[in-house]
Amino acid sequence: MAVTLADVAAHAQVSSATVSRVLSGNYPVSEATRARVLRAVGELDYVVNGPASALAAATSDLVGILVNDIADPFFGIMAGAVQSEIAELHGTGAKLAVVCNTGGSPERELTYLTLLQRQRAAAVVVTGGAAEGADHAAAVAAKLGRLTDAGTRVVLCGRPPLPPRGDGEPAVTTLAFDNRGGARRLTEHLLTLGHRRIGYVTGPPDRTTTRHRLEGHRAALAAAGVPGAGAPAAAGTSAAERLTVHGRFDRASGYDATLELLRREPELTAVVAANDTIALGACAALRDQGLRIPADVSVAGFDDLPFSADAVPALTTVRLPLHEAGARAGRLATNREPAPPGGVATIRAELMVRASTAPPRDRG
Amino acid sequence: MAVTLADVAAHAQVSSATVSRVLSGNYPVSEATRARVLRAVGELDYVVNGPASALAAATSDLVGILVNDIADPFFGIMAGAVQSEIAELHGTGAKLAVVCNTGGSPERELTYLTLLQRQRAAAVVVTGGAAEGADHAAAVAAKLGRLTDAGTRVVLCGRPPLPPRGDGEPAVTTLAFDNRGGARRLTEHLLTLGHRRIGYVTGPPDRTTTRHRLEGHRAALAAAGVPGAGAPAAAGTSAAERLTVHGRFDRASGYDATLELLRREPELTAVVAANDTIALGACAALRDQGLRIPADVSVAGFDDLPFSADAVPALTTVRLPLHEAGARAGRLATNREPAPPGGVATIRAELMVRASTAPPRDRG
DNA sequence: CTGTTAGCGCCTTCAA
DNA sequence: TTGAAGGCGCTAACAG
Repeated sequence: MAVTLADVAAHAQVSSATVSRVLSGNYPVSEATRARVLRAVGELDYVVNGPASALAAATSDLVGILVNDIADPFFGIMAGAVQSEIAELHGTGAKLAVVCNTGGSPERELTYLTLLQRQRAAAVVVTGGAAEGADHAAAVAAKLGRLTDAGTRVVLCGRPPLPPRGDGEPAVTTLAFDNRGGARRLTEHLLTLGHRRIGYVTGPPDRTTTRHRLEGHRAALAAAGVPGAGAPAAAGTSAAERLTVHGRFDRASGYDATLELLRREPELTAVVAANDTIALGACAALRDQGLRIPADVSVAGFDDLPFSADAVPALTTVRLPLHEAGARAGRLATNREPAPPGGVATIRAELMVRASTAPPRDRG
Repeated sequence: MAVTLADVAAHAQVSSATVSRVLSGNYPVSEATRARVLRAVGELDYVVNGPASALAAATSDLVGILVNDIADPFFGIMAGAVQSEIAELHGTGAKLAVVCNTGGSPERELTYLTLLQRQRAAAVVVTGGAAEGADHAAAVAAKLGRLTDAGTRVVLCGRPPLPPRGDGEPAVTTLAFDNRGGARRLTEHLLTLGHRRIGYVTGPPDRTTTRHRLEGHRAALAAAGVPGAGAPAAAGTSAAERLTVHGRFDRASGYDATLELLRREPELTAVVAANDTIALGACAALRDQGLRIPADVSVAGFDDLPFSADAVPALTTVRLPLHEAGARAGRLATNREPAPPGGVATIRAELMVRASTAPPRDRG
């Protein structure tokens, strides 16, 4: 069928071992034979059989990148950075960096992890927040543990660290985002401007990203003594709970949730969204209700995606260095950068104050 | 090291052949042994060795999806659709659909294709326009031909068909976008509104998408007898050429190009962008120049990405059914849908008239 | 520096 | 219905 190593060897009149050596370039070969082999490779248009080589060498050049939503630039930016960092490895170490779209589904995440394990992937980079169900979290942690045991490098990027395993060793390298801190500073900014009736529009409740950002938001509220802003866990309908609406991490959801928020609290002076995409939906909803931003209602997002600076008005948000984080994850995954102490590094989130936030119209 | 088929076989007290048969499910096995094997698999936490199985079976379950820019929703939407369509295949046919980011670089495109060929990928879906250099086009066509020869299914999605090969058989299945037709209808819309001084902001000159959309635009201009709107190939600086600015397919480029356009022709009444992202940049530039949309200048885009309907004002654009096209490509790649007659289907582009276009203020 | 020789783990005839 | 055995194409000792 296809051209094999043996064909090349015959054509170049050397042994297949020699061909293998010039191709992998990890062993001395005389310049003359080397040239002869390369010419044979060219003439026969030979392409290595990846599976065979992976089997024999017990390693593969596949690197998997898991994302929750490939159509979302938040993930696209990170994945692109990981991939280009890995593609940098020219020549011998050519890796196939490959992104897998889980759609945010825990099952598919596990499925992809298994598929990658089956391929004996060299590394796996898991991006974005995790689903929180105890069972699923445990299943993922177990799967990642098995991957590392099998020699696959695992890097978490934008996801909280795994619980430590029994055997001391940090299970996987983690680049965690400071979602709590960023969210807290953002809400503090609004508080400082004088806002007190602040709505919060966020994604699915059972995601780490949702929870951490919400915790930061409420921590700021509580610290400022905003009435009723109790602990999230408190039962009943505290003011904070009444002003929090969950949905999906997309624009449509942000739109609807903002309308709901307005229904619950017409006197709202600010809306904090759990990400920029939701914030855009919130802006659209407010505008459709005849409210001006920020004159009537301030709006803030999170992530600082490229479009946020271009929105009208430009969106106040929290900047996450997605590209840098992805690139670093890529280097970590390919062993070109030492793991941070303890295996975990926290990526700082930076407040970006722009035009969509201003002091409230009426002091409450 | 890892658990192997043989381990499972020993544990279940059957031959490894039997285990293999149970796992691939393509051969009769008694219910009793089947259960025993499955239990052993579970107890040992066995995961198939992909490379070994690919080597022995001479097929792999990898499906590659090539995109030009993973951070661009245009590609994200298509890739996501392809991937979810392929992930549908549960159970035995579990495929690993995987996206590769070429960054629009011809070299990286070729590199990824080779990497996928090396993995003996089951299928490859190539999305988006192609780079046009004759040498590169030939290299890609040759590579795709070799892939199909090796049994890899190749589907082009949103890319013009390959030139027919000598041997009759349509080389690869193609889902082409009607970029020319869509662009033409869009410009006709502007013409109908009364615009005559229409600027065009587009991407890199050496891309099929750029060229086809530009051709459609100019065809409309020429048909309407707009002065100077000659053939694109015409030498010198026709009016059409003077009002066309090339850049990248991103917002920043759209911003800069629009400023340049305004410099060249302050009396502009409309800006047509080669895609929605560029259009957003154009809007920002116009706004920054104190021009209102559409009162002073109309703006139109292409693709109808999700954000376009939300822009202020909502963007007039040309809708491409990206999700549907991606899903269909996924089905084609997995042989779950017959190829269109002749191997090529053209995907219709639909004009979406929204708020960003209106009659020009002064009749020219 | 180069050739020889075992496997890597699985699939797949061929027998039983 | 099940087992035995050869080989897929390549790599990695081990000799020479």
